[in-house]
Parts: sequence; structure tokens; C-alpha cells
Amino acid sequence: MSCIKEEMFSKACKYAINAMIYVASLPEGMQRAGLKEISKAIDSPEAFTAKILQQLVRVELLSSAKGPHGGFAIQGDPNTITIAQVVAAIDGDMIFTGCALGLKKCSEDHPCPVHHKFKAIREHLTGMLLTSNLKEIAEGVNDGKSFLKY
Amino acid sequence: MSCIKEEMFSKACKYAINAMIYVASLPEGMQRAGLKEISKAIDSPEAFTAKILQQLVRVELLSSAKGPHGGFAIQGDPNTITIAQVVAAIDGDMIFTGCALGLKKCSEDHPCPVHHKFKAIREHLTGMLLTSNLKEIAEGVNDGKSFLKY
DNA sequence: TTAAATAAAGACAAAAATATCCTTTAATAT
DNA sequence: ATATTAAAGGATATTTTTGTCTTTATTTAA
Ligand code: FES
Ligand code: FES
Repeated sequence: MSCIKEEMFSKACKYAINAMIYVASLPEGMQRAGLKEISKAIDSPEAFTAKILQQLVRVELLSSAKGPHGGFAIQGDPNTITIAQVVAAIDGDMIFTGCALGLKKCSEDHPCPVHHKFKAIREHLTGMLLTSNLKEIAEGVNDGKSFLKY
Repeated sequence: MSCIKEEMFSKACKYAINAMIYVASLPEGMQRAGLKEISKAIDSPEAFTAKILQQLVRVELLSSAKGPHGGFAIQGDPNTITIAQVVAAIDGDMIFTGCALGLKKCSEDHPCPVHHKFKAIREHLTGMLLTSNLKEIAEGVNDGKSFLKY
């Protein structure tokens, strides 16, 4: 026993978010990146990343193409795809709806001891994720203001 | 592949918080609870809970006594022990200091794409945990306003 | 002094998350 | 057509987290 972790999102989810941002940051016209390119850009394990990209394709956040010049592209409008959607696709919605202390159901009627305090945080987080769209975030990366690795 | 989880804290951490609140909620005078009583009160697996209580004893958030009428008690003043201390003891401080997207270090100089947005959430969360003391939270439980299980 | 109660400690087991590897399928270019 | 490229899918491996079991040590009470 001895844990030195527990962060907000799973690794799978972090890779997913980073991958989506990377693909969204690709220059117009040439916006299709292969697995190798993506996992290199976000410094993630290639094979594991492949599984995550597959999931994102299944939920139609990404489109994919096989063969030479194949790869992954954002499916839909980067302006309207939110980080919340990516998180929900990979980690599910427990982070948006679950009880902080593990009660089966988070509710006002049968609240856990930190429900009221925690609810505010959760709403803050949810609001942030829902209003963060890929386009805007990818611009920060393109402008050199933020980074996808290290 | 197919995850339907990822919550804010690890299970170990949730059990720890609940256990601390339960022990803090014990009536004056008779404030020493055994493992069985605690894990029943918070609906947690007994043996696993034992390990967590051991950790809490090691970091001196709890004191323990063996033998008949032994058990666990809060060590120190419940008014000044915060949920943040319990979380840090079990989950470490990644939740307070780590990068949301997995960069090795969260910093202003080399921010990840969601750093600025996420920082606000993290400060909100940190502030909440730092200002939530055991005494106050345990009172809610004693008043029947909040619940430790189901 | 002995028996009972209870926490501590260590070994082990099961489940979940993370990660890798190999084969198959589809697309492209020659 | 064929060879090459790249994603999809499936099986497997590793690591971490969660959980259990057994033994030991300590305290209390009879
Ligand atoms: S009941 Fe625990 S967070 Fe709502
Ligand atoms: S660098 Fe990612 S949260 Fe600060």
C-alpha cells in the first residue's frame, strides 16, 4: 500500500483529450494525422493510443481512413465539439454526476457529508468542460501559448 | 476496452474520508470505534478498510488502541483537521498540484492547453477541501442532514 | 495467568487500468 | 494485380488498485 496518484482524469482520457486537440490543431487542408504522428505529438504509448482513437471514431468524434495518407480527422465542427464530450466518451459521466464520497446516487434528498460543498465544484468543472471547444483550445497550441507534451 | 468510471477520488480515499467523518461524529466520551463498527457504518470492505485506517494512524490523523474496547479515534482537534489532509494522506497531492492533461509539471511557463481554465477549478476544489473541517462535517451527519452510506 | 478482543503486518488474490503484439481489413499507388 | 500503407480488432501482458486471509502483537478482563 502507498498510492501517489489519483488525478482528475484517467490516462486514457488525457490521451484522448490531447489527441483531439492535436488533430484539431492541424493546418487547414492537411488535417488528417496518423497514429504515429499523433502519439508522437502528445507523447503517448502508440498501441494504447490506437485503442483510444478507435473509441473516439466509434462515438463519431473522429473519422478515420485506412491506407496511404490515411489517418484521423475531427468529425464535425471543432467549434462545437467540447472537452466534455471527449471526457464523457472515454471516462463516462461519473465525473459529472457521481457522488464524491461514493454513495450509489448523488442526490439532494440523501446527500453525502460533502454534497453541498462538492456540488459547486462539480458544476464549476462541468461548466468549464462544456464551454471549452476544440477550436479555441487548439488555437492556443498553434499560437505557441500552450503545449501538448512534457 | 470500455470504461464507465473515473471519479474525483480513489475508493481508498473515499473510505478514508467517510471513516474519518464517522469517527469524528461519535458522541463525546465514547469516541473510539472498532474496525467492524466503522466499516459497517460506512459500508466498506472490512479488510481493505483496515489497511486504510492503518495508513491514517501512521500519518497521525487517527490514534488506535488494541485489545477489548480498543479501536480508532481522531488524533488532534476535529476542528482543525481538514478533508484536504485526509485526501493528501491517501491519494497524495497530485489532485492539488498535477496537470489535468498529464504534463510532467503544471506550470505557467509551459502550460497545457487547458491550464488556465483548469487552474480555477483546482483552486476552487483545493480551497473547499482546505476549509472543510471534520467537526463541521460530522455535525451534519449527527443532525441527520447527511449520510455516510447508500 | 489465561482467555478474549482487537489492531498490525504480511502474503496473497481478484479486478481494473494501462500497455503491447499480432493478424486482418481496407485503401492507395505503382 | 500487386505491394505498401495504415487503421481495426483481438489476444495477451503488465501494473495498479482493490480486496481477502492468516498470523502476530498488544491490551483488557476475568
Ligand atoms: S451525494 Fe455525495 S456528492 Fe452528492
Ligand atoms: S499545465 Fe496542465 S493544468 Fe497546469
